[in-house]
Amino acid sequence: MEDVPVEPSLLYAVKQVELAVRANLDEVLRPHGLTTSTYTALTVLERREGMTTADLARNSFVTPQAMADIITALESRGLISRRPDPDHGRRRLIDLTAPGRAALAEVAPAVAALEERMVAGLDGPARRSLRDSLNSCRAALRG
Amino acid sequence: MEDVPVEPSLLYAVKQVELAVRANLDEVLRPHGLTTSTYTALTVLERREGMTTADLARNSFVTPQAMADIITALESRGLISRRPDPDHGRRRLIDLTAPGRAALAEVAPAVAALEERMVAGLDGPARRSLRDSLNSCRAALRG
DNA sequence: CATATTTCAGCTGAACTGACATGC
DNA sequence: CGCATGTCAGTTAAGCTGAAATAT
Repeated sequence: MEDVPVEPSLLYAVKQVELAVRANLDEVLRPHGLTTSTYTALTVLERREGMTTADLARNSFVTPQAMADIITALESRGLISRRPDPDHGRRRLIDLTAPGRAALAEVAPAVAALEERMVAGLDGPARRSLRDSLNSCRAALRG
Repeated sequence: MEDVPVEPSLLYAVKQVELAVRANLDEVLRPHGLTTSTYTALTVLERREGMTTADLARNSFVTPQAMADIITALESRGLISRRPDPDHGRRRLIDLTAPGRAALAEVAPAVAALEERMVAGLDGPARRSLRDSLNSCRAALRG
């Protein structure tokens, strides 16, 4: 079965790449006890500590309840910790723990290898352009 | 809460855009009784009739069983039909029905509007480059 | 009062693995 | 026999809605 011919929809192209990424990423992460969802949450927290569950939910375009499940799972495994917000009695701020950082470091090489495989056909400028365009798309869909 | 700063991972960028697309696309499709999965299957079939469930599964990086559920749902709603493969007693070839085409036509304007919103910040060359790069990424991950 | 965050509960779409029959 | 396809069954990960309590 040959490939399906070029599809005119960019929505479709994005979805197809993400499907391929997920299938491959799940395979990479499973041996380490992580899913794409939990891994993604950890990478966001790695770059920005002190977010709330609600913040993370908005960041990932899911409901607060869905993100709460992910956070609960990560907390029960000790990969993140939560502390009360000193300025807000209800908010609970989330931090990566040392084991959480260790888990990210553990999978980093395999994840980097997967990304390298994905963009193997693109040169430096094309990779930068792809990132810029994806960031533009994401920002445009946030409104 | 400001945006998270630029993330160095292209895997992450792809995933974030897809999350945003899915959240928006689900909203667009729900009133029409379609999900992102069923819609995607229909668009693939629109371009290529006579595929099998197994073909579609490979195309979408899922198991044949998962795709079978989607196809069963579409068949029970009359949006696709299946016929035996004259050259193979076991295969069942899938075609869009007239109602299936009508359903796609019905949602097309809203989907096109969503795509236009997504790439609003990109000019023509950037859009072509984005599509080429995404196709390259997808092909690279198929191995 | 209105809004935001968190949490509990139940539900569902959509994937998975395993097993098996059928056909090339 | 080996391999692909299709299907049935059971399970799971991961989202959703609804509702309620708490805090600004």
